Amino acid sequence: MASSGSAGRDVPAARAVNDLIEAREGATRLKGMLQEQSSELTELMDGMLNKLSSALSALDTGCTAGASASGSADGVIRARAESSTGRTRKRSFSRRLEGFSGKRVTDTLVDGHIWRKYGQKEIQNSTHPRSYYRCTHKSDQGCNAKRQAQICETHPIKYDVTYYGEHTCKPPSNTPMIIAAASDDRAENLVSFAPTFPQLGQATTQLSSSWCTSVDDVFSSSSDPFVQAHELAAVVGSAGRTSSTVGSVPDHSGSGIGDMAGGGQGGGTGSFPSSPSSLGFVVGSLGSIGNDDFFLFDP
DNA sequence: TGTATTTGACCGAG
DNA sequence: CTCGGTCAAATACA
Repeated sequence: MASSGSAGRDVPAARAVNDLIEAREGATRLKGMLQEQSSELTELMDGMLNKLSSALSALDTGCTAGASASGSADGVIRARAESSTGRTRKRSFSRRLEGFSGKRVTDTLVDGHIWRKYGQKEIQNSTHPRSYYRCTHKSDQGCNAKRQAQICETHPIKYDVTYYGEHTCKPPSNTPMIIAAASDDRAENLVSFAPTFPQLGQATTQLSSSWCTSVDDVFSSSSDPFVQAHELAAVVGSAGRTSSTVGSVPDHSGSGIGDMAGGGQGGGTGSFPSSPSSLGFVVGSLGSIGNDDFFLFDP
């Protein structure tokens, strides 16, 4: 496949895919809002989401690059192979990524989810390597979300990020409640770590470093969205601890481009706790993020 | 010492 | 046969 390069592609079909992706994201949010009100509506939304997903898959197979969403047979359990170095290994993976769920060109790899890098590969006809990430909760919650990140060919300061699968991971049950108000035009998108669980004490402080609102919203906002993302990361990561790969980048010759996580490993801005048991992330139902948006952490 | 990242090998699809 | 996605040992780091 002629990999990557969504930025260089602007065929109508590609735009249709983007529209569909946006439509699906909106539907997903809507579903979340409706969930508490009516199971019937939720089912309806599920149906819509399925349709959108299949439409995306169909379109994607034919027109978007690097996003093969063919749901080919997977789960091929292989016996073991022995390498020349004497290593033995088991094979159990699907050859093709399935569940294409979006593609973005972003300034940052921080997207509110916690990813673990599991591979990097030089790609044919591409100057930059592609990095492979899976959700950090794959092991403990079986979350199958994945993403591929690659430095954009046309804009080396940006990344082509392709998402596969849906996050099925959930925040831990003892996480504090996050309140996202998206209705008012003033102080909209206010996120508050309410003192719902005073007993959490220190945990709350720690969690505040690991929570992030959906950067989907940030990405889709109109003006200079990435500054917002950085600011968000700065606030959210203020109590940063061990890092995960949230901000890791396709490493090409150690140029450090995009090393916005505050220096690879080692926490700081954009860093999140790595222990699956110690954190969760919450995708807030934020609307567009405006200049006066802010996040209030209420201990 | 535990966890995340790196990196070369493996292997299936095309 | 080539390409690209994944595995898993080795390595780095806090």
